[in-house]
Amino acid sequence: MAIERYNPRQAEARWQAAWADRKIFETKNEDSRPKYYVLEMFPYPSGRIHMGHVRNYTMGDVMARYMRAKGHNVLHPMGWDAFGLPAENAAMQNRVQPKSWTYDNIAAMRAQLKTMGLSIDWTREFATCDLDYYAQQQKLFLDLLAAGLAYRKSSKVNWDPVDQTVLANEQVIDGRGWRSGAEVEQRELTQWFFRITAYSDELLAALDTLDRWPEKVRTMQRNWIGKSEGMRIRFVVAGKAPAGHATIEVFTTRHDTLFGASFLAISPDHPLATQMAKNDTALAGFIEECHRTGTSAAAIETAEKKGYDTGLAVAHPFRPDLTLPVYVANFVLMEYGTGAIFGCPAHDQRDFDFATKYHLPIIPVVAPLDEFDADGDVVAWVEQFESGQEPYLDDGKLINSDFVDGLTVAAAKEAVAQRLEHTMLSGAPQGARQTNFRLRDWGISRQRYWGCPIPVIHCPTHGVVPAPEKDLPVRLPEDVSFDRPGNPLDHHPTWKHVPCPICGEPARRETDTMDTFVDSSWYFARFTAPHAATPTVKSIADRWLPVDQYIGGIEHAILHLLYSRFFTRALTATGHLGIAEPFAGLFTQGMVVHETYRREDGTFANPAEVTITGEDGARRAVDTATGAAVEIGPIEKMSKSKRNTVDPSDIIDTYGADTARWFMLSDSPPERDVIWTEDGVAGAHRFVQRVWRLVGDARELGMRIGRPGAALPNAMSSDAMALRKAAHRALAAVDDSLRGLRFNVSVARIYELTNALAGSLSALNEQRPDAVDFSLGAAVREALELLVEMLAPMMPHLAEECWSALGHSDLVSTRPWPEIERSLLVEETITLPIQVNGKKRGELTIPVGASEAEVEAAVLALDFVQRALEGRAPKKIVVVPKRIVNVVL
RNA sequence: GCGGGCGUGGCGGAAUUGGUAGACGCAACGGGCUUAAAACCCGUAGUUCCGCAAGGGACGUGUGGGUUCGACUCCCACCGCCCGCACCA
Repeated sequence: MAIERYNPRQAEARWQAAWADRKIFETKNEDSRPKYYVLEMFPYPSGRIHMGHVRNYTMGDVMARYMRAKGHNVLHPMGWDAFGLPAENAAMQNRVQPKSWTYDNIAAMRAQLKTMGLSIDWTREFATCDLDYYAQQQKLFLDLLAAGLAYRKSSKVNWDPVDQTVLANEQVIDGRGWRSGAEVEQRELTQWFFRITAYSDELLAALDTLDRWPEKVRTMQRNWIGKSEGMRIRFVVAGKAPAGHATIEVFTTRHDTLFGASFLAISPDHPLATQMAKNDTALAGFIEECHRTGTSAAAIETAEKKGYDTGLAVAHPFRPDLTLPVYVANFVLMEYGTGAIFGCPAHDQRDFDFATKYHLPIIPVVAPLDEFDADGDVVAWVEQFESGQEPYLDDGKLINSDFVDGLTVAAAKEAVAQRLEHTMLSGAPQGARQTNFRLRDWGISRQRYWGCPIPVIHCPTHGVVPAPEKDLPVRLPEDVSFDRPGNPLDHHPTWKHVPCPICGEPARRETDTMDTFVDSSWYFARFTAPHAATPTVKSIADRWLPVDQYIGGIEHAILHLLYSRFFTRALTATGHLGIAEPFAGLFTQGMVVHETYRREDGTFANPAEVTITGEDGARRAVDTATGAAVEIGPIEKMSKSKRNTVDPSDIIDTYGADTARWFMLSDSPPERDVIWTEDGVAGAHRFVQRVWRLVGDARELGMRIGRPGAALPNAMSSDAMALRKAAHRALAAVDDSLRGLRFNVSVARIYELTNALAGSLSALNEQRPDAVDFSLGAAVREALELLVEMLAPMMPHLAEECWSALGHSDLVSTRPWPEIERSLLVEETITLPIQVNGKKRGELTIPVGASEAEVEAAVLALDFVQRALEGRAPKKIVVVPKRIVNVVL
């Protein structure tokens, strides 16, 4: 009997201890090697790790281990995104304090993560709810406040009347609070904001520099920032204007179509509408109705364009004889532009719908270029347009437009802009060019307990006063109760009552805490000096940042990744950092998905409760406990609600961490979803055992494979050379694919090498004792060692166990990446596919150095080529060196 | 509606970026080992046609066209799926 089965449970614990004892994953800031900072998005401490974490942290760990082997000083830290509402919910439900609930969860998850064998520098670990972390964050807040990047303003928010808290937009589902189920109200509240819009242009422009980010994420951010260049135009109200509203300002990007304007529309929330509604109950009713219509996607999709004619009219800027009616319209948003538009029905779908409903003129002013006849007439097209049912939205030339007739859309925009800029209206130009952004300032106030307190004090006399440096940090009180809804900080009997730092009179602490996205907007910088007495140590942070490879889910494409880009700039503006972008490389991993199982009563069954049978060809599932048939449903993201989750700890207990890691890396490209299957995991485990068996078999061969570290013999047999070539070719391919995070390709190349190695091993084994090819033995040892070294980033425990079994006393985790012997990648002969008329008809093996003429001659001499030629000369022979030959008849 | 992406065997996927399509894995089938099973090992396999066989032919990367000696790859049109945003003026 050769060797025992590999026991991952025992081996993994042993190697994890060996790494920890030698502190090999602890990273020094001072190091002459090139730096490499790899970071996975840190987890929320929910209490258990899930398969998504396993996939995420495996990928990051492979990169960390690989880059370490490639000679880099690697920073690979881990922390906890630990503030947030779930801890408060747990406090309410289970009567545990958020703090102990959170730290217990962190302890449990840390223990789970450690069983994965991640090469993390645990000395840098922190949680965002650590006093030490949020104290630093309070300093940052005060610096941003001083720099004008944090400010207070009144704004509308989603208010949950049951939980008595503000909800983020994402936490409002179909108009109801996600937790309480109560209908969410819009409330006007004074809130803290970060001035992210100060960087709108920069955040947009710099996206072009992020060439190692997925195009998709950059596009999403571009759309989110939503830059549009247009004009702000003032329209003069004709006749008697309401007080303070002698003009109405609109924003447009289509000022070229100004001659096609047939109405103005203002938002129901426009100050003019509010003012007029005071004396107009019908208008007030209309505005009320607009507010009732939901703002959900579905509601908007189906909502009819509705307007209320205010009776006001405005003068057309270029045609004083013409006035346009002013409507309040339900489709105009107060939050964008000026909250007012001019309607050009001929060239805008909404305006067209609106004009059709209210019988307003529809004047075409842009016609398609190819509809103009030789004399410049477009009569035919205009007739066709006027009888049609839809607006014309494409490019073209201007018609019916006075001084811009005949100009292209772009030229007309310029001409109109200049004319408006030079038309003076009560001392100011009638129009001004303006760039508008969709991006709004970031509201960070949360009426919640478990977050970073905003370090300011409200004094009746002095207003907002920053908490003095000497009083920092503002600590979260621990004697809070959750027995009634609302913000426990606000309910606390004493916490908020403090004297004003300026006058000493009674004042009130800010009881709002910061959005937890603030916590995650700078944690990557804190990891570079996690114990510093300042938020960052600029010289150290600037050396490590930007993060070379950031890995996480696509769900953070906008929020976290945009906030972090802003925060990095804000920290640079306040002297804490000296960089613009936090993440040079971003990789968005796919999800882990699994089949769903549904019982007859409609409830979902967990994979562990189901037995799969496949007797008559079709896969079927039965409930293991009851034997009842279970329907196999669609493959979906692992989730508690569908119950299609697999617990990583179960997998690690059964098969070991390496099997879980290997399965995560095999088959599916990392950016796509991976389907978790029992068969797949079993297959991955089979490979773990196969490698172990190969090492065992090799050991059995004793002297045939030589000693560790022995030099290769000078004379190599052809079998030995073939194996060496296969090994070094695999090494080159794995090197390439790992660098590009194409782990599934690395895995395939490793399988190929394993197959080749197994063949050589059994050949060597079968050789008679008096006819042993020792050069093959040496090549087997070399290939096996290379295999183990290639496996090390992906299956580190197995690699250590094999490395040791092969007679080495050092750790494979501390070894440099093996050198590729380039000479082995070059072939002396090459087999070229030979095509006749573009179809492959055979092959030709020929020395690599053969000239084109020699290749041609050899090809023409081939049987099947001769037959195809039937005595004729070929029309052409295409020889692509080292690739292919095509004989064209 | 706008934007991004994808479409290759029974399944996941690979293809040196315009040069032998289907590597590698999973599932399947055949064989070996075994009293038996598991484990393990060896082998087969895109579809189809001709042939007893050795072999050989045709078709084949969502569909239709184009460029090219040559197209999964480039261009045009269409079909289908996924994701994001969305009354943004």
